[in-house]
Amino acid sequence: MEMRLYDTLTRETVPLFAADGKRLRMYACGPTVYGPAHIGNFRTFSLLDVLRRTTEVAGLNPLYVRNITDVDDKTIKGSAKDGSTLGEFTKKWTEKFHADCASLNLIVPDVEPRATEHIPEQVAIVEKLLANGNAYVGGDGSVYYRVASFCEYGKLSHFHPEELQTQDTNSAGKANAADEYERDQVADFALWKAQKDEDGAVHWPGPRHPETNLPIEGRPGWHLECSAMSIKYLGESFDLHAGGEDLCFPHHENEIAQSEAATGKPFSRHWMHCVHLLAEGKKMSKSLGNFYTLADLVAQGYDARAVKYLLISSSYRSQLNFTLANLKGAESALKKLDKGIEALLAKAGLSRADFDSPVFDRASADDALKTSFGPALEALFDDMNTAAALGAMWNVLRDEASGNKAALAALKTVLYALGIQPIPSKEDDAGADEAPEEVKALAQKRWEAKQAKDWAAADTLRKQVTELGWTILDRKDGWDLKKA
RNA sequence: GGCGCGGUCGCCAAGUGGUAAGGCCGAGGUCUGCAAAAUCUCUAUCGGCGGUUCGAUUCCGCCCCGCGCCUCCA
Repeated sequence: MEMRLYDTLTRETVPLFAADGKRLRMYACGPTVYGPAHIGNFRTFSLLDVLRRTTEVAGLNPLYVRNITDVDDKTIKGSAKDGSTLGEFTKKWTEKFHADCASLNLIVPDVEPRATEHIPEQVAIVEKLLANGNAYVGGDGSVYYRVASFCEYGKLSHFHPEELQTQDTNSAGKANAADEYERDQVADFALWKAQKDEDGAVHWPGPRHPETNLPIEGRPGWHLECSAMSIKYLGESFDLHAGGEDLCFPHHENEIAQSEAATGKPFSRHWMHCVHLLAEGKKMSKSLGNFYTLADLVAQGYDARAVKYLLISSSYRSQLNFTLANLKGAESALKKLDKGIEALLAKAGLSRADFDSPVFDRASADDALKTSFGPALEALFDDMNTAAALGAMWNVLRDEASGNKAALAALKTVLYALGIQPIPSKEDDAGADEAPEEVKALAQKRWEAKQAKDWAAADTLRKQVTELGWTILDRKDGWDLKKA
């Protein structure tokens, strides 16, 4: 079954396919590593992970490249403030990012290129653009892209360059024309930024100045790296380019302009953008107190798996409002999912270990579509509708008919596509050992009182345990303790 | 001002030209001394007003409200 996806460029939902018939070449804009990524960033990365996984299930054999932006104003400022080198600073935050990705069960991209490791590739593009007349050296010595030289500028975001020019303030209330004297037109953007004092040790020999033929010392502009790295690993034309909706303009628009002007070929064929997350109904900001990182949430006792579930629980094309109440809801849902899986396994005469082991394969898309979980997969293939997929999964999760090996293999496929890890059963570690001896003694005494049917004493003891911050959970043959 | 998205049960969220999936929460029942768990049942006519239609939540128009982007931003 073919997979379809909305394309920002044409504003139509069209089939996804690998132009070379072999691998779906996809590029995603990764994080700028200047601090901890927040859950809004991770909504996009989680969704892109679902895309990567779903295309795999659909047989498109994805080649997934996601970059790390490790040089820009923020990383330079951050490292200066830290008193560390740019490399040390970005390494720290890259590692943190990777750890977060791992807790969210995101598949590591096939290639994860860094901007600073691809300076020559970037310089080469700038020199080509200078030679082609698409770029010029501005008043401040930086190299700018001449937007007017690219007649298709605006085709992705559907903006008209003239309108950008006539507008005198942006959403932040700042004058867009502030440093216009350095550029021919306001819409022109920096390809290569000439070295400045505040850049410190961060500079490289850049493109050769058209007049002096000497390299311009400096650093790459923001948009350039993605063009250079996507082209390097995926070719001058590739299948799919994705990112957060805010990147549509100017980032992606600029990538198209510089890449197509430099290569003379169409850049990415298909563009996909993930709509942003709101937190508590508003855009996340530290001053509003609705700014969350994964670490914040985990520190508050929430499960990263629940965060992941919540982040993908609405369609990538609609806004998601993140609230702590909904996160709790996601935890409940996941608990129910685990129990539902256990029940189906029991019906099929399989154990949890069977399900978790690699021996129990996922079903192929074709086979999965024939089972009761087929609709869940179909929803993913239809413009990656994660919300509908989850709904379809819930619809059949408790059906007797889903308790067979073929259906369970299909369920495993669906969970794989969504990147939801089924939790292995942990019957063996009963959690009672963490309680203090004092609490355990009380719980034991209560159990004995209960056996003696001395309800008054049992209730008093339960109360004491509760006051110590623990809850007694009875089993048929004993008790467990849970932190209240 | 330009471009775009959305308003569906308390919360989150699918969806369709023929009378609205699912998750969470809540309520009630069953079951266990109590507690928890489990399990069952229950809860919407789709922002407003017009239009098209045999029939609209779904198509069109207008209005109201919210949100995003317009060169820091996943």
